[in-house]
Amino acid sequence: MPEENAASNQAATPGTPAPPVATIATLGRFEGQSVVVRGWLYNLRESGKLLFPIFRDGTGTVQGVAHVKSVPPAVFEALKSLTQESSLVVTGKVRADQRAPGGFELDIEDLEVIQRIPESDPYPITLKEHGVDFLQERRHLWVRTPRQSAILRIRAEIMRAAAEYFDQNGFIRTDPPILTPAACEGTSTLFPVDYFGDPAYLTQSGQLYVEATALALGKVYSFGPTFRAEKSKTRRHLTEFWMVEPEVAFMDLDGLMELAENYLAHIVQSVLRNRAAELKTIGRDTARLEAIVPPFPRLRYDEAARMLNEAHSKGELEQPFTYGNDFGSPDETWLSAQFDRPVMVHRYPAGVKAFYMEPDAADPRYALCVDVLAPEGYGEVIGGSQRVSSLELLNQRIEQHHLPKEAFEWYLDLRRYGSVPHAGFGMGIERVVAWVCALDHVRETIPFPRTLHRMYP
RNA sequence: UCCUCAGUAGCUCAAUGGCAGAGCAUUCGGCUGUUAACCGAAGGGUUGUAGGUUCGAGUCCUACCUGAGGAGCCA
Repeated sequence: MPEENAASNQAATPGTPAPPVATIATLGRFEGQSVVVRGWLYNLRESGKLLFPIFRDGTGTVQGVAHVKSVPPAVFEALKSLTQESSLVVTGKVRADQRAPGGFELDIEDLEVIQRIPESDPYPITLKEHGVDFLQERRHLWVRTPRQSAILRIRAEIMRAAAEYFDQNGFIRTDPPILTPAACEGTSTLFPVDYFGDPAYLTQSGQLYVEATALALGKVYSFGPTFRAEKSKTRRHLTEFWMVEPEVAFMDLDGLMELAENYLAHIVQSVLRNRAAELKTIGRDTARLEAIVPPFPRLRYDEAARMLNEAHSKGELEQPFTYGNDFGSPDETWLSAQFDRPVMVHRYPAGVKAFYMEPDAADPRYALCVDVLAPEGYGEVIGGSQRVSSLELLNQRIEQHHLPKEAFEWYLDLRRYGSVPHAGFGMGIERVVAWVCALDHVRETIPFPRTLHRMYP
C-alpha cells in the first residue's frame, strides 16, 4: 500500500527549528521526539490538575497529557476550555505507554487553537448513542467518527483493489455513459432527465456498452455510479450506487466464474493486508475474511432449489420455494449462510433472467448465468452471464420482452459484425463493503448515501 | 405499491387514563492516570400535526406528516 507521508517540514520560523508535522498513524516513528499534530479535539477528560485531551487527525486518535505544571498557564487554560471537534494544532513529545490503546501518548508542549466551537452551539454528535435518523441528517459530521472513517478507508481500499486486479490482468477501463437514451434492461425504473428537451435517463447499468468495448479491446471493465429509481426500502438498497462491470470477449460461463472468484478473493485479501487497523477499529471478525480463497462452491440452480425445499421442510425457512422462480431475499440469505465463502449459483431457468443471457446449449431451458452470494447472509454481490451471441436469438428476445427495437439497433450490430461468445458480470461495491465490514446496512458504506427517503445532506 | 413499527428535553429513552422524569450533552464546582472517566449542583418541554372521546390524554380513537425495516424488484 502507498505509504503515508510520515512528516513534512513546516515553514520554519527564522531561528527556531520547528518540530516535524506527524500524522497520528505514524507517531511511533517519532518516539522520544517533539512533533506537531494538526487536527480536532475528539474528547477531553480531566482529573484535577491533569488534562487528557484526545486528538484525531483523520489517520487515528491519540491521547495527550498535560499537567498544570508541565505546560504554560495559557496553554493549560486553552486546553481546559477546548470543546469537542474544535480545530487545533498541538505540539508534544511522543511517548510509548502501555495504557494507551494505540501504544503512544503525546506529552503536550504547546497548543494553537484554530477554531474553538462555542458552548452556545456545541458539536451535535456526542460520544454517546444516537439514532439512525439523527446521524443520517448529519452525515457530513457523522463521517468524522472513528468507526465511519474506518469504513470509508476500507471502502477506498476495496475500490482500489477492484481496479487494481483488472489493471494488472490486461483489462482496459472503458467507462460507459451515465446519460442514456433508453433502458438498458427494460426492467428497473429509471431516473428521467431533461436532455435539451428530449427525455434521457441516468444509467442503470453500463453492461451493454462494455459489451461493445469488449468486442473492440478484448478485456474491458467499467467502474462508476449507477442509478435505480426502484422504491426499494431495505438495508441492501441505495438509489445511487457504484458498480464495477468487467466484460470479456471469447469468455464462457466457466471462465466467468473463475474470474469472479479470483476477483473477490483478491479484493478481500487486499483489505486484510492493507486495512488491518481499520478492521480492528470496527470489530470485524477477520477469520471469516481469511477463509475467502478460491475455489468457491458452485451450485446449479436446481441443486440450490432442492436445498431450499429441504430447509423449508425442516422449518429453517418460512416460505416454501417454488421451483422455476428467482430466489427471494430470505432464500438468498439462507443459501449464503450455508457456506464459509461466497457461493456461485449458476444456470437459472431462462425465463426469470434477463433477455441478453445465453441459453445453455446442453439444455436451453437454462441460462448461462451466475449469481455470487456473499457469506454470512449478505446475499447477491455479483450477477453475471454469458451473453447471447446470435443475432437471430437476440432479435427474438427483444421482441418477447417488448423492448423498443430501434433503441437496440446498435446493440444488435455487435451480433451482425463479428459476433463472438462473450461474458461479464456486475459487482455492487456497497454490498461488498457491507459484507467485508459486517455492516447491517449499506447506507454506512458510502460517504453520502442516496436512499428512497433521503437526499440530504 | 403492500405489511409492520416508531415519533416525549440538544441526544438516547422512561412515565397503569391522574404533578413531565432519568442518563448523557451544556454551564458552575471538586478530583494528579482518566479510557463513552467519576462525584455534586444548575438551566433545559407547544409530548410530530389536526381533530375527537373523557372530569382529566404523552397514554385511548380517526386522519395526516415524518422516519425506520421487511416484502416485491435488484447489485
